[in-house]
Amino acid sequence: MLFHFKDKFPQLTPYWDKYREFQKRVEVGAKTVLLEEGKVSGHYIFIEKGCVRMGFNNNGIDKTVQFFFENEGLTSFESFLKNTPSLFTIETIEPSVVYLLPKIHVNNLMAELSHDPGFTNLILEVSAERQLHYMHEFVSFIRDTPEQRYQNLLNTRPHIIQRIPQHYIASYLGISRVHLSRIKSALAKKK
Amino acid sequence: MLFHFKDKFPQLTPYWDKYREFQKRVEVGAKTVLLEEGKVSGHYIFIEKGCVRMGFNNNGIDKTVQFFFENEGLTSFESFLKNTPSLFTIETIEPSVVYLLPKIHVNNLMAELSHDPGFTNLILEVSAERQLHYMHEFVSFIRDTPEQRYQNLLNTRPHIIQRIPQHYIASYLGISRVHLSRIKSALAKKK
DNA sequence: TGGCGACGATAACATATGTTACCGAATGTT
DNA sequence: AACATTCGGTAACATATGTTATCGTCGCCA
Repeated sequence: MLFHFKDKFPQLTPYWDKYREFQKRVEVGAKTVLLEEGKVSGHYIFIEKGCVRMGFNNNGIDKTVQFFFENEGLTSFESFLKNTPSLFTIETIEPSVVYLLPKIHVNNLMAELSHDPGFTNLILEVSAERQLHYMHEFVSFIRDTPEQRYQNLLNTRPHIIQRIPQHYIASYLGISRVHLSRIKSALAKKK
Repeated sequence: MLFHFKDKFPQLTPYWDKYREFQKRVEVGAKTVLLEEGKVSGHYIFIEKGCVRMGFNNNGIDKTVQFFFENEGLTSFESFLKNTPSLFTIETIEPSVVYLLPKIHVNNLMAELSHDPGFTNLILEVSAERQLHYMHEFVSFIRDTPEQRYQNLLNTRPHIIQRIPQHYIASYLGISRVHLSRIKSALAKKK
């Protein structure tokens, strides 16, 4: 639905701003849970300041699937869409300022604008981008070694490596934190 | 766009049937390339009989990312959407009967129906399902061991294991064909 | 019908990756 | 200042996985 947008889809901003009055601004500390795994997602979240991760607990081991930063929005999509228990926890990494928009208003926004072809096309575009994003992640696991995946991250999204604690990145790459550390030191030697 | 549908989204069929006259029916043998990696996708493909894989060549090693069967449709989505060189090859596995619908008609269909809210909602639903599909694949790589991924496949999509040659499945699971063979024999012992 | 190629199993060995444990630096809290 | 917590590096060892090679079966086709 309305995933990342401010920077990537600035055309969405006017639609979004119509609903600004219903958004609740919250300031929270680091490691604050915004949505707990198993609960039904009731809000769309927009990040003004800070960063957030989406992850889950697998047999006591914490896994991370995605990171979000300033001017990005997110929700636990499947849960939000289908009113099912969320597969993921959403949790701040740094102290953050976020806006919460209750689901009702998102639904209103979608309903109200379903006859606006410009808006509809935008939503389709955003949806296609989300699909491609996850597809690329998936293909990368088939195609690349963990070391290559780390280098891709370094090349295409260095802010993640700069801002995010290493153990979260390791699980995002599908490897142990020890192995990520080894990869980094191997790369350092190569240069 | 219009990905899998006949079985999963039967409501789409009437829309689709309007364009039946523009579809070209083709019968092809096994291992026939329907779209070559690097070329721009110009057709939407619907499978009447047989099965098809989507994959790519990585340093001389063939990788597979998805399988398609009867009553499913596909295209190299990103290439089709953006007129860019396809990242993937589309190739039959078995002798197959497919229908090809040139892109122009797909675009007409989309344009013609953009004011039909029922159709628009269907497309959004299909798009959301595609997003969730790839997300689940991606999450599975972070969460599961190759053995678990094989078992998931066995439990949820056994037809893939029955119909598809093992080396394609191995690359789809992100492992070597030798290792897949080991996994199978380990599972056989457990029982 | 004979040969050839595709397919799957398996063994032996090499390499990649996980696990556990320990250390030290940095930071926040009392 | 003392302390706990988080974080990242590294070593030693265990396990998972890849690579290469060999073999047997099967189906296709010249």
